[in-house]
Amino acid sequence: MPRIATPPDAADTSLRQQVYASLREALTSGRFAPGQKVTFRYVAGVLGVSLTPVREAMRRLVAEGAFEMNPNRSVRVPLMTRDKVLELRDIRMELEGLAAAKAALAATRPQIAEIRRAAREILAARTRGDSATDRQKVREFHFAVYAAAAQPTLLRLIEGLWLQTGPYMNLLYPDFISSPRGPAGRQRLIDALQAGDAAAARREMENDIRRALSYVAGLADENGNIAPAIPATVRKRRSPSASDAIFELRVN
Amino acid sequence: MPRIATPPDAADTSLRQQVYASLREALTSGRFAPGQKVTFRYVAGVLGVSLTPVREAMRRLVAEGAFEMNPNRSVRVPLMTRDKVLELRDIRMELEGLAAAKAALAATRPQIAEIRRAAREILAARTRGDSATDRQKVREFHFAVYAAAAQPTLLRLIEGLWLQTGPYMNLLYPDFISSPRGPAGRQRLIDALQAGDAAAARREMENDIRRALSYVAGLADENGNIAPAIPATVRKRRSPSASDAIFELRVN
DNA sequence: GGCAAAATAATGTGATCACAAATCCCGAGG
DNA sequence: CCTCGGGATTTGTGATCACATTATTTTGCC
Repeated sequence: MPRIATPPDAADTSLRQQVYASLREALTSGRFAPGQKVTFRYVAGVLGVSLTPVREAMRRLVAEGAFEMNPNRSVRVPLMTRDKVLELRDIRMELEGLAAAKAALAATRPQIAEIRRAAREILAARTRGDSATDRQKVREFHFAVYAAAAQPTLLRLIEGLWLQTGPYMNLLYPDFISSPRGPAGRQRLIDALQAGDAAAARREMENDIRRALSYVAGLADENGNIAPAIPATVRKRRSPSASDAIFELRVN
Repeated sequence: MPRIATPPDAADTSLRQQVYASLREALTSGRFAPGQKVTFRYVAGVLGVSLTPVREAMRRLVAEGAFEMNPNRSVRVPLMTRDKVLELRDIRMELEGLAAAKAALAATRPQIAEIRRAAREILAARTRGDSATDRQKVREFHFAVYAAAAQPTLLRLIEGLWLQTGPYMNLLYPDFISSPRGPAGRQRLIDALQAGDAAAARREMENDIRRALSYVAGLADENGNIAPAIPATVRKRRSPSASDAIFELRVN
């Protein structure tokens, strides 16, 4: 019987992994402008490393769809469109619905407690109006459910999808999350997990994703483009420190 | 600057892309033994290139799950287990079922003709007992359907999943494919696509995948391991600077 | 002044090197 | 025979260099 709930490669101290983590963090927090060209040497300069680990990290992100490569072999941040959001919505409904169904059959009691805790912390952050913590806890809630499914390949796929939709989930604040249906749906999801009702868990997860991403799709302009919510603080640094990489937000 | 014999893939002529294609082909045709350690220098030597493109190609395959990386940073061909087959089965049912449903709504007349042609060629190869062509045409049939769905992200995900299950689909021959349910199911799928019946198309696709991968899961030994069907042919390595992608099948 | 061509800079790609960690090998000791 | 230790070898990692291609700027001509 193989161990399933294996933690991610946390022991990987390679520069490549650190660059990957830095870029991933910068992408999900929206510190790159959509369509922005990101060169290897720029990233290497900001992070103070050579091209080698940067190339490998960025190629992985290209493979995951977080970056895209032009035919003229330059790497860019993908533009988000209504069609792409709708495609990602349908894929995520399938996969995260499947994960919720599996979780209903496999979740242990401490795992359910962890999920419940995350749900409480979402509400706490939300009543405080702390949208940053809110978003973080929403992520923890979802991935606590997916971890309970104990399906490593499925988890990896879902992480890749979140990487693509990540910068745009800020758009749900503050309007969308004021709807009371979110908390109620999470409660019904927890109930379904506890009852082992796979169909109900899947339904609740699918509804949650459908509502959120349909809302984001509705924010597209007349050309179908969607701009991410840009954090107000855009800083510029030249520090060669890989641990706290801050990427300048350049406009083309 | 050595040339590598690769199928005409895309406009990307980089060595990295050629190495990627070679390794991918070797993996799907089962020329690597499960659990086999694959070193960068070995691949570089066989293909006659330096480490740089090999590293990038292999890292991409690791990201896609076609290779796996040990904590001691060596790259291996993943072992297939019953649990993993069942997980991949459920994921593929979701995603390829979704693609079939989308295809039912979006397929054009020439695309349906292409799908129908592939189905005919499967039957032709099967009556000849040509299992190699059979497998190739099954792949063409499926991906003709997925292409008709016109969902680029979904297509990329499905390709990644086929890369992981690929070496084990040989196990369906010759016993499993003798079942007459395959051709009948494909015909019903085509009918559903033509009628624009998304639910029926999804159902047929899901049934096809469920049957095939459940059969493969049933081939696991008492430890849950599944060995791929090894092609009887290739086992010989040519010169150290071979100009095409023939990988020796090493046993550890 | 406008614009195309040449010159220059920027950038991705692939090879090579140095180095540390992991692995392998082989013999001593039981 | 087997186990264990230590040196030799293998292997992944990161940096650096050379080069071709693409992008940008400057120049020269009308």
